[in-house]
Amino acid sequence: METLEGLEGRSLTVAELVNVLRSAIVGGELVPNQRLVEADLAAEYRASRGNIRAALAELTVEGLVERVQNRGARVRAVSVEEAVEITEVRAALEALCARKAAERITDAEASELQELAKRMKDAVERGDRDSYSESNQTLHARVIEISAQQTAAATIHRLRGQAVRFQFRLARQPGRPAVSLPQHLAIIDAVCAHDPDAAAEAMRVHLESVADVIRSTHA
Amino acid sequence: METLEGLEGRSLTVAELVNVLRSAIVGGELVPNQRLVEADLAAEYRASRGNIRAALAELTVEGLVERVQNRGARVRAVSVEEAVEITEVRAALEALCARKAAERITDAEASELQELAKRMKDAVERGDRDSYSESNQTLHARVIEISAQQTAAATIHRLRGQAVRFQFRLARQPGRPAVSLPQHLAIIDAVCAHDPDAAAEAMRVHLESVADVIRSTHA
DNA sequence: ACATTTAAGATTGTCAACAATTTCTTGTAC
DNA sequence: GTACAAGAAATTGTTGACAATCTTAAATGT
Repeated sequence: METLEGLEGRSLTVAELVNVLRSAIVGGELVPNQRLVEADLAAEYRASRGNIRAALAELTVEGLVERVQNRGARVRAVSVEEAVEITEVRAALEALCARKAAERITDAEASELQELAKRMKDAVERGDRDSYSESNQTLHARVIEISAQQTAAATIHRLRGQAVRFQFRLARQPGRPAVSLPQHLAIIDAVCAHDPDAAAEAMRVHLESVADVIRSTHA
Repeated sequence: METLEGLEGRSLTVAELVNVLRSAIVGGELVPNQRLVEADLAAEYRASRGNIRAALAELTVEGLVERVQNRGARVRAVSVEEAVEITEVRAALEALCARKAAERITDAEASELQELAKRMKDAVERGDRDSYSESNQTLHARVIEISAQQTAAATIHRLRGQAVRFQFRLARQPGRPAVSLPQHLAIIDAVCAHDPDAAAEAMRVHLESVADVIRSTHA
């Protein structure tokens, strides 16, 4: 993720602007529905309006920005229904990744996941939310890496950016670890046991339960 | 899909250019790896270079065009491995759609699908490739529509554009209908029977078999 | 003949000005 | 006081010009 520091003098390129603006939106500095006036952004980020415009166009295709003809751009506000849909798509895609990971995981990678399982159990026992949340993210990321599915990985990543706001509140839900820990352990077991069907189903069930939580907390 | 006719005089807007260029790429008028020189395209399509440039940027995010810094754009050549990955992602996503469709299908929609099943059987019996191929596309499209999953639908549509070249050759494969017809019928049966798990699995198996064909024909 | 350098041409990257559209403000009639 | 209309301000859409970069080809030296 790029920042603004250390770029004195010269103005930002389009690619840089895309990264800066994406970080600002995903990071919450630019809030949903906030208007994105090209001239203002150009002044704020020391860029020409043309480049700001090009960056906004790219972020529109990525789904982070919404544009209306002759009315400009806003940070796209993702509705609860959309967040649920996005999570369900993630469920399907990460299930695919879990399946592939179970097929091609090496012994070294397996013991790495076992180690992660231990860390997660420990964290929940100690009530260490931050450590558990971090291991959680690591698990999902590692399964995707092990699966070696470029297309699925790219799609998951893009969608995650859109729904990150909902994900965030979720982790702080009381009693959530008690539900998700066994699901995470089931995923690790199935992947390490080279059982593609079980791995896919465990991942799908896990993320469908996340979708259920989003549904119910915002009903 | 937009064309060039009936737009005399005025030059094309960015949104129009995106559609025109997308059609040209997906339709095969612009072949993989073909260089896309901004000035040339501007002359060809009666647009300013700036607009061509913006359109190419959007198509790059969509995955249809590839750009290298200071070296311009080309039509992205999708490798066999990528086509397989794309089909597997489609398998996961259309399986999700089949699952949702099975949950929410109405009686009217069910009899529509039954009708389609009959047409497919007839077409295969008569050896009518074109009719079968058309019904095939209709089936996939209708299942997605019935599922009412916007996010999944948009993702599937984008990916299909990238791999359309491989899909095309596939339909002409001899003996293919004999394999795919029972798969299609199984999908229709499960969706109409309101059996989400069976519908998802039937769709997944069907598209995984498509992925296998792509793998083997290009090995 | 081969490798290196240098210049020319082609192409992309950036910018600032202009045109078109929308939104806001003010004035007027009822 | 409200509704409507006209003008001003703000904002986006488009274009052409200029700068930066890469590619090609000729020129030079060994």
